Amino acid sequence: MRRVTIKDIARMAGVSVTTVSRALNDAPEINPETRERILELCRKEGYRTNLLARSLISSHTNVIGVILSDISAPFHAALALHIETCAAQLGYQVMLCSGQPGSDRIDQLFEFLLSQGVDGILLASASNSALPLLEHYQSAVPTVLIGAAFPPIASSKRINSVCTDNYVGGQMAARYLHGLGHRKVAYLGVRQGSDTHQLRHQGFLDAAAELDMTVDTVWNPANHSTSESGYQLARNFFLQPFSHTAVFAASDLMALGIMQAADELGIAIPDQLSLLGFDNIDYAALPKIRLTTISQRTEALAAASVRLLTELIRQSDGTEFTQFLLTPELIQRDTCRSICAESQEHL
Amino acid sequence: MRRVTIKDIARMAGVSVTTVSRALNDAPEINPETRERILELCRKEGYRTNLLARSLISSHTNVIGVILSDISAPFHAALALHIETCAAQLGYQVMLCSGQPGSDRIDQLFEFLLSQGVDGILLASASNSALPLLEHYQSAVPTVLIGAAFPPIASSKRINSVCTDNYVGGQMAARYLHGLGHRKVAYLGVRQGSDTHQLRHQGFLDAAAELDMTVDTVWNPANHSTSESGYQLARNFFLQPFSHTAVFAASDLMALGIMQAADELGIAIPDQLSLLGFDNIDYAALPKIRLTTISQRTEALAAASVRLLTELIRQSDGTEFTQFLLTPELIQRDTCRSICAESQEHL
DNA sequence: CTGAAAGCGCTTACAG
DNA sequence: CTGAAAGCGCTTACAG
Repeated sequence: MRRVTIKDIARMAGVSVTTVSRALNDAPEINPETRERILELCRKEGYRTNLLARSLISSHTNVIGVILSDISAPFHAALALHIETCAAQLGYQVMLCSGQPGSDRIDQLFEFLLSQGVDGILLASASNSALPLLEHYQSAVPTVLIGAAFPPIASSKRINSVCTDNYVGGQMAARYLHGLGHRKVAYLGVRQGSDTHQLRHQGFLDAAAELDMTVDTVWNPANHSTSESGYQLARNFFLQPFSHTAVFAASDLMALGIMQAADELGIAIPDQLSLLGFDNIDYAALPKIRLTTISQRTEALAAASVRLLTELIRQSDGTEFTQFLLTPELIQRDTCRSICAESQEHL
Repeated sequence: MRRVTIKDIARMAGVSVTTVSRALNDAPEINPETRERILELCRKEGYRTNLLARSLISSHTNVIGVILSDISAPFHAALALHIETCAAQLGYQVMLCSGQPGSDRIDQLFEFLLSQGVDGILLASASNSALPLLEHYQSAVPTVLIGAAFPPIASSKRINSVCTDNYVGGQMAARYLHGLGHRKVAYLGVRQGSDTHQLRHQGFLDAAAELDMTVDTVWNPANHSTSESGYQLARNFFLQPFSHTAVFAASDLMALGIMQAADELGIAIPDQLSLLGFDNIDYAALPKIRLTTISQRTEALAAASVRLLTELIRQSDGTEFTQFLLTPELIQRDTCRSICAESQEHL
């Protein structure tokens, strides 16, 4: 059960390990016949290169580490999936690590991945606590943040990132609801600890202010956005009298919880209340759910981040930083409706 | 940007690399003071063990490879998630690889993982083409199949596996529908190429025969089960006149497609037609979907497979094989209804 | 308690 | 075209 090594092959073939190595890496300086003979032998003996040994010398592994602050979030899961696919196409393998929802052992994951010798790291986290970590580790290994959350323009942070333009996303949401005739809306589930949420919120508020649309914000005290927390928040909200005609959810997952609460309390969506989400997770497209939402374009996000990371790996001078902003996209489905005749024309 | 090595630390501390190594691995034979001094130095210099080098010697990596035949299937994604969590708890890191839906390069993934020196491999695949691969590779590395599909009793295969008892699951489905008063049901989406499906189907048929329930099977000619294929199959089925009172879907994903087709054609579920799924993917629990289904108990599956694999890694004599069968569980939600008064009492 | 040496499986100048 | 040797960063007998 011991693995056959280059040394074994060399002995069997009656050549040096150097020669075997050359055959395996099809180096030019080798007799084609001996190469064939060796290769044949390797096949026959089931030889398999020990990538650990090779990496020890070449000091690259062709694996990229992916850290997800919480893989149980569907948005993250989808991201992971697409990252895997993109990376594979570029010849990289993915080593996936996930934190526990809400926990903060991300630095440990960095340490592990670094010890493992990964060529680069992709970090997906909506938490603003990720930033200092990133600044710390990017001197040790090429790193890119996905879904970066800090205000890109105001920021002096020197970080590579790929993210949805959350501010613009917030604006789109406000304008869309306003276009449908809504003048008083509630914004459910914004989290203090999330830069992503802050930006989205600010964009929404700014656009709403311009349009004279009233918005009431209900904050989410929890430190992550689940459908459960959306459900709780919505229940409390719906149980008080309210005159809002639309709800903007901080995320699709929360929107799902909001739908459930509405269902239970007999509030018809969209007839009595319009609901707009953010993310466009897979769930949102399901029959019967059909959530209107702002899409994060997960696939594009994944592709861009993998591409950026591999570029950094190839020629990281560690001096240039690129921040890639992806404009989100409105996906119209069945949970928002127009509440005035004139606004119909806006569509 | 060069990493600091054990050699650097040794030089700085004025000791040998042996001593540094001992400090790092807190070996007993070392002066506590020098150990502290060295450890402090390591911290200060940002030393990080090169796990590749260590693995080269110890010949284990503490990483387990996970091969998913198709990570875009929600059941697989959920599995991956739980595997990650369980593995982390047992001190293992996960290296995730996914095939492209329908493609067959699983052997390449095995080769890669083996080259990478993983300590063990978890393979999740419903395809019966996985079996020969498994038999081939398990001599090289501990391997366990998740969701094994072959008839466990009839099988002479010597393979480690953890899977849902699909035959029993099929029986449960038939009995449940019969208990609700259904006497003529359709079974939509069974795939020829999937042992899993075959077993489920057989269990369903056997139990139905015992109960004098008629079942018509509609095969799925595609080689994977998506909601899209469920949709197509269902449309064709619904467009012909039919007198069945219930549909059993080969999987939840297909059930989703069936729901959509029913929706479009104005067939009310469960009022006109009951629908039962299999898997209990996350989607199934969503408000408005609320699919009644047979649960695969993903978490238990993941936990059992990781536990089995780590045991094999620890003491693999390669002579014992364990097949772990998990009984599925009926999850009653809103898509099945009783169609006779007396059957109500059965619930 | 400490260190010199060999070695894990490979690659890569260097010399022939 | 081929091989001996050094070395990647670590660990582990073995000798002191």
